[in-house]
Amino acid sequence: MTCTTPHAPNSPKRAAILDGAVKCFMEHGYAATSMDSVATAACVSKATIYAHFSSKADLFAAVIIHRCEMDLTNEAHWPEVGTDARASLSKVGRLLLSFFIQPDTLAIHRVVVAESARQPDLANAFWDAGPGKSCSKLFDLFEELGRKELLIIPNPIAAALSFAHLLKGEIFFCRLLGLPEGTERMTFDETVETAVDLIMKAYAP
Amino acid sequence: MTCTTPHAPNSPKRAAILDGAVKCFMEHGYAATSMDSVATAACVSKATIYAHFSSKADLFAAVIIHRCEMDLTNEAHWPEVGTDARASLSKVGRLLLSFFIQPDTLAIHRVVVAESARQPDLANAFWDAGPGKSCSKLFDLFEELGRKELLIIPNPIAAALSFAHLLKGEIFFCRLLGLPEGTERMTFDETVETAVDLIMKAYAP
DNA sequence: GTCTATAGAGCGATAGAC
DNA sequence: GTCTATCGCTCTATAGAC
Repeated sequence: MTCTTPHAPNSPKRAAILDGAVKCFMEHGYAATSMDSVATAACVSKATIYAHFSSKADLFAAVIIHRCEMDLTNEAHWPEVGTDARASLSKVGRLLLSFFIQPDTLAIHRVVVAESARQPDLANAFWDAGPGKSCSKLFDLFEELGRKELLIIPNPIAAALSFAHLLKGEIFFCRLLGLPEGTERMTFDETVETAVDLIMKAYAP
Repeated sequence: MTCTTPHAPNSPKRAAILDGAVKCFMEHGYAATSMDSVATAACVSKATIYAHFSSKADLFAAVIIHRCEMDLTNEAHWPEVGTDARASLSKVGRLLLSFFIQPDTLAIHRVVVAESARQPDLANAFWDAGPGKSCSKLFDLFEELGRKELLIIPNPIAAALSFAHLLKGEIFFCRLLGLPEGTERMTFDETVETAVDLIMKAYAP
């Protein structure tokens, strides 16, 4: 059992605490979130939180892992690889970029990056449960594209990472900083199209 | 004059405060940094800080802009564009990725991203003084490569952003999260080489 | 397990002497 | 301008009743 506390993981109070804590941490960050505000948001007393989680840092770690578990890889929206590489990449590209710029994804990214320097274990757990896992799915896709000879890919890992980082372009960073809409110089569609174009030019048979 | 306080911008105490605050904010983040710790780091009293900066948020904004001013675009290390597109891209790629993964760059990125949701003005100022300015330099480079017909670039902005985001790949994110060395699946050299290869394949005459 | 109440420490910001 | 001293508040975590 990998439960972080000796308590029932399906306890309704525990779930309420996690839900309340997610909102607080995402909105205000780790340090600026008080256990009182979590208690209020979860409609429980502060002492109840400490009955389920040994400290604020422990609660934070549980929240992050909890969020990762409802993540991209579990949504099973990954499209099938057909016979058209460009169409497959476009579909996956739109899916990935949509996910990247979701407000919740951005909020998680902000708090984890901010705290990773002070909580290295959390950063590792986040990597394993989040980006690391999503990357594996993308590796599989590129390997399949190579196996079906729809693309010629000497190094599927380099290709998959290139595609992912082309997608996670300027639009992601602008949203992450909360800049006014329109600051980015490439739209959603242009970003996906540019990424797909580059990959196709580099790896098309 | 755009000085944030009515005090002499070259005051030695003011400089000491900024230097001390940079270290504190970068190491501990915004919320976890106390004005007392800044005072200690700067070897001044807390009241002196408030004589130069009206609030903690004001000090933080001044620190971020101060850091951006000693940034990439002011170092004038940008290489000349010769007659070899691949060599130029490699040189610039190594320069950019080196800059991206500097500890100070990572630390600034962490704190600004973390606070941007709560201090939108700061995010805008950071964008203008930092990434926005660096991007312009990169646009110029790609336009020159196009003008010299070393590359065929229909859209220099898309090409420059693609190159930048290919470079700012997995290695940057792993360092940002403080993951153990070796977690990333592509080395520094492989990242630069992959980025240059993709751009060359897409835009070579 | 869950609550109310509170301990004990640290915070941002200021008053007043010099 | 710079200091020491302190105010008023909020914080994490716990004690003790039920």
